[in-house]
Amino acid sequence: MQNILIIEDEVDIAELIAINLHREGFSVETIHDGREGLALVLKNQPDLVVLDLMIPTMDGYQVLKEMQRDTRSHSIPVLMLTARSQIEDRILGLEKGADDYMTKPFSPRELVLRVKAILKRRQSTPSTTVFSHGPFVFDKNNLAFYLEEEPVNLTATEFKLLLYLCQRSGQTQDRNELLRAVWGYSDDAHSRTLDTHMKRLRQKLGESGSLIETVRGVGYLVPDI
Amino acid sequence: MQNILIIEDEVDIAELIAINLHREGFSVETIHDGREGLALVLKNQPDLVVLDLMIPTMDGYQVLKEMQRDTRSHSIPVLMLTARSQIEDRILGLEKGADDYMTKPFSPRELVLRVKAILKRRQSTPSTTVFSHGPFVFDKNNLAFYLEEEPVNLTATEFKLLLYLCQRSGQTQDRNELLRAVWGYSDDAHSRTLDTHMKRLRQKLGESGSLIETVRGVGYLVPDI
DNA sequence: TACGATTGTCACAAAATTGTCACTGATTGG
DNA sequence: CCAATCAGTGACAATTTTGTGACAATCGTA
Repeated sequence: MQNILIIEDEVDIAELIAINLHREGFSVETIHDGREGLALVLKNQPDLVVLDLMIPTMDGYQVLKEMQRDTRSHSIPVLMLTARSQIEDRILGLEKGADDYMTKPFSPRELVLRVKAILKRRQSTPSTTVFSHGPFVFDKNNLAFYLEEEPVNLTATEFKLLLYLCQRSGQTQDRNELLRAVWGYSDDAHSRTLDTHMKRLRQKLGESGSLIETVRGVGYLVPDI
Repeated sequence: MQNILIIEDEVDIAELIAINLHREGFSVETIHDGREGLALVLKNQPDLVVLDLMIPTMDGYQVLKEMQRDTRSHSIPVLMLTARSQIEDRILGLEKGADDYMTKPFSPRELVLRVKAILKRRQSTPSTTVFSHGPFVFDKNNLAFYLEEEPVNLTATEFKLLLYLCQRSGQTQDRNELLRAVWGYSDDAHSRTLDTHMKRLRQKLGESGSLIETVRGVGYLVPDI
């Protein structure tokens, strides 16, 4: 089921939209404040955001800009709501990120149609570069890594190594395989390089470090889920 | 059971792949001709296609393109095989549809691993991790970067910076924007940090360095295509 | 043209990353 | 239980990456 977040302070309107979207099978959440809205976007990463321009704390324009900026949200489509009077001066900004906009008052039915259109459009061009596995989240675009929501600094080598293991979770990767994949060469024989990197990784991962299992005589393994 | 179609004219190689995949429990079919291969893809709709670039009748690139076009096949993952010499001039096309690629000669074992990885990936998040722009190719999974055929060593920062610019090609990114996006902070005022990194990037990119345009008073820009 | 503002270049030092080694600890098979 | 094999650890040095500031070059404009 697809999740939609509505950021709109006028409770009646928010409610109206929510009901209509819900009727169409979407999972809907509403929030009435810009700053909180932004936080929620980053946290929940909904499939689409319906965003009003005039909202408290942080206006819609700002929210949009922040969403663009943050890689966790920059690919989430946004449907803007604007009061008729503010149309023109704001539309410039919309070009930069909003996928569509509607002016109030609008028909709920039309809104539903537009939401569907945007989501359909998105589906055909998937550009997700966020890969997650258990408590790990890899943001390949930004070379950023998160452990249980919290950012953790991994070096490029560590990032590659862990990503490689997670993308092949459930399958033991042997030492030479790893050496080849991450370093580009294939003779571990004497050196402790791989072990050392594993040690560092486990250390940075804290408790979750135990998700990297040693398979004696073969290599390493990150289990499924 | 998952079905895999191998389109490869070198019989020995096709056979080698087939045996290895079969041993892993896949149902495998091989065909030695591009046009016929495409027809078979549409007819059987396999779960994955292993596709050589150099094949008779219709080259792999064409096949891939046609597969993209037809809704019966556009979501079928493709693992590309390329001879080492043709690697990069074709990778441009890969971005449009191939899920992974391998250069000959390759280890059958690795191929099996990649096939499994692709299929697993499909189940969760369908996405290509190769992004290309003009002469640049970013392999986000391997944190590898290619410039016109040749791999070029970029540091993590350089990789992020160039990727950011290319993903927003045609739009000037202002200095603070870049600082925030790549470094996480937002005050350039005095330091030459950004400039220095740009210089290093341009240097590594050689002639293509000129694709990074300076927009005086604002920031930097990588033009479309 | 001359000026001020902006960007490019360079050398250098600080910081981060990386690989290696000697050693310790753990596991396995006999 | 012992010996052999394999993995983990910590310290260290080499290397790479990064940021900075002085200065040069360039651009736009008055």
